[in-house]
Amino acid sequence: MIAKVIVDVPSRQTDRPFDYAVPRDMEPWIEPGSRVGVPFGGRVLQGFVIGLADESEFDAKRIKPVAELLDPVPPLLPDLIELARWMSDKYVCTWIAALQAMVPSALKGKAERFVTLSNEAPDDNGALSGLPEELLQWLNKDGGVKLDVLLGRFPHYAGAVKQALKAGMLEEKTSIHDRVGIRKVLTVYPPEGSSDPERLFASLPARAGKQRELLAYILRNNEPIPLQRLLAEAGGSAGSVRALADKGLVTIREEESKRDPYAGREFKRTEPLPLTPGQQDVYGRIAGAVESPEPKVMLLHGVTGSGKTEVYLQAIHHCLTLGKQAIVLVPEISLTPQMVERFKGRFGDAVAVMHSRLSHGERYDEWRKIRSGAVQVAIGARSAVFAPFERIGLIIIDEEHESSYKQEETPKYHARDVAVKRAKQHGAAVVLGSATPSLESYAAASRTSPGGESMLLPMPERVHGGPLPPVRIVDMRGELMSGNRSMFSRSLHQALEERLARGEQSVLLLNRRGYSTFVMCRSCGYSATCPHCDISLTYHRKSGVLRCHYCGHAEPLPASCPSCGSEHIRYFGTGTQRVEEELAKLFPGIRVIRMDVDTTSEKNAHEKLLKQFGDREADVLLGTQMVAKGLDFPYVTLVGVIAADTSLNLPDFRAGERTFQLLTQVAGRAGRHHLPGEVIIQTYAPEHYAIAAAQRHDYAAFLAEELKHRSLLAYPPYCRLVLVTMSHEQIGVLAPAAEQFAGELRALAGAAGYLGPLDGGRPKTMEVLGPTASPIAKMKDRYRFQCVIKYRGNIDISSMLRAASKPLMEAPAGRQAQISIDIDPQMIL
DNA sequence: AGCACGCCGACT
DNA sequence: GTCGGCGTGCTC
Repeated sequence: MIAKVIVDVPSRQTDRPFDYAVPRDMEPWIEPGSRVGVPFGGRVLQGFVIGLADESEFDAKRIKPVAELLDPVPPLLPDLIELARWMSDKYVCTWIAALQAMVPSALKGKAERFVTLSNEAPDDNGALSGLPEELLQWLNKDGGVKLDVLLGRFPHYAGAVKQALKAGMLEEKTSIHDRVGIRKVLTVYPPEGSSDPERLFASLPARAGKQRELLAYILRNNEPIPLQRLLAEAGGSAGSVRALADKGLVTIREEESKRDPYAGREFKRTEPLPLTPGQQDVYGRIAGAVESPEPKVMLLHGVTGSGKTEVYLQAIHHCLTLGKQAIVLVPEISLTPQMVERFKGRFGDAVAVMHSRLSHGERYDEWRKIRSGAVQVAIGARSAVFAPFERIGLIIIDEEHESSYKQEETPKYHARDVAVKRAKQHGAAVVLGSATPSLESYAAASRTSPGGESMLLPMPERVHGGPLPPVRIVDMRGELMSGNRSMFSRSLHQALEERLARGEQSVLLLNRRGYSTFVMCRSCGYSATCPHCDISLTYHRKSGVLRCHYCGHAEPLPASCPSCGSEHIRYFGTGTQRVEEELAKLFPGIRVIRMDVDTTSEKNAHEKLLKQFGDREADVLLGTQMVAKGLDFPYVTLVGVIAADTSLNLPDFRAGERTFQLLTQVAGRAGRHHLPGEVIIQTYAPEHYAIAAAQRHDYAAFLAEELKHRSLLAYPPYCRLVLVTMSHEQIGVLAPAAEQFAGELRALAGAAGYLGPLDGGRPKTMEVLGPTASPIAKMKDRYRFQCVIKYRGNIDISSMLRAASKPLMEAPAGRQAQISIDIDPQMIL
């Protein structure tokens, strides 16, 4: 049998299956989806079997055998192999990159090299004179010694070892080792068969009281038990258990243990809540789609507080009763304990939870619950879309507009698009849920389906019928003119004061990263920039250094201007740290919890801070985007947005959309329970439609206006985008390479008859913009150029990109510009 | 990506 | 005359 293997080398040259002979003893175990170790170019690498073939057709001489099988059960299923193929096509990435994205990182094995004494090596030391005695002692360990350990320990013998390997006195073996050890636990098994307890005890010496006790316990329990637990419950030492095992009375085996991060936590069972008529309608539509064998994508457009989650829960329940499985995708930041509790409370042990706060090992264990069929529901961030279920009935993507569904690293996939593809494979339903849907999804759902049925599921009312909180817009230009130079308007100042007096809570949003201040000299205009990147350095208060966001370069904050010597150095741009300081000044004694990247980097910090706030240990929760999502605290009656313009002013075509979404989301945090809420938005652009629409909670108005702009400037959803970024150390190499790429692409598009303005009447049109210098023109000492491609219609853009980038890859070494292709980019700036 | 094979400068 | 520099090219 021949295995077609994709090896773990992420390069275009090796991006194809290689053939390997399957040794007889592996034949029953190797399947498409198996992970194997294979010899490849003089070393052993990890790879995935994507198919099997008959031996006869292959040139046996050129084929090497599979070296090892790495898992008892193939980590991938056939549908995922096909999905990886689709991803590598669509996103222009290697096959292996797509496959690796689907398995937990614990399964990213790397080769380890071992050296052992060769069997043929003569025994007498004279013949091994090349090797010193101290080395020989090490090498005598069975199983051999890791090469890097050996060389680390005896660097001066590197030459001797190399020679001995060459001469055949030492042998080298390679095998794949998983990055995360699978935790092994010693488990004690009761005696097999129904042997007579009397006789078992009789075989114990009279003095072995402890062993007798242990055996009695094991027999009574009559179940396999982890050794540690046995010792804890029955007392005794590992030695006495070992003695029992030696007498053959019990068996000890090594078993893989499964970590359960939620072990020992009780989840209160929750019952389905009665649905409102609106919810009931939507539920019915989803349930119908789950039942139907046809794949369907639906957009659940529900205002904040409309009870989307309850609809999800009941739809999942319906899916499970049909014997199918469900995947729930949630933005990382919303995967809070409350969220997990809701799902665990309804479905108990049938849920696996995957999020980035789990260790590699824990995530692997959750993944195995899915793979083994122990659970039917997977809830997690982006990568949970690859949950290895065999019969998917429903995929839910909550807060579908969130940009975190797009992976920023290769493979640059969008979980929404992958979900739609996977649903097609399984005949499943996809439900996209949001109060502020992305324009792309909204446009797609509004197109009437072939059956004439709309895929839009509106839920315009809040469950408890309460109104959305009133939103006040404060024009900060007016504040400045009336002499208020503080970052707090008088309205917001007063509103905060009232909350403090009443003992209510406030949420303050500054939608700008915590440390986004830059440093400039007021005398000469000098500003600190990174020597390796074309970007200003940002000031880190905590460490007192200026740091580059892109390459990590750090330098001390200068006391005087390095350019003109002036001491008028000022910090510009307000970060959350500054607001925190200001709050303390304005409201002495105020208790503030700051939540941003700096304060939540520690494990569980996020959870801890929210719990503190929920326990009313603070008056104000101040933070970045992360305070806008999904929080639900009854005593929050004020939401303040300090500067709504920060995200509005980004030079990206989605700036308006982002701002509207953010403001709408954060406004939904106020007055969710019996206390009425209020929202205050400070801005320098009060007339901007994104802000005005957010004030009225008016998605339709925002949509209409935003669509006009998108249409006018030809942006999604009126076309699709690709961002191609090229980089090289020398601008003189990069510029012509980038031109060549763009030229090549234009030529291809022209030959196919696609080239032309997007507003032309043709169904298939594309435009190639650039190359131009990237917004960050230099990063990590490499210059960067970019091309933006806009296209409409069913164009195989990926193939064109591959073809156009080929000459770049084949350029002579040293003149090869690096190229990165981002399909449907999140930002083009 | 790595490792091997292959052609030109500082050493025994 | 050899050791080794790292520049191309292939890996079942």
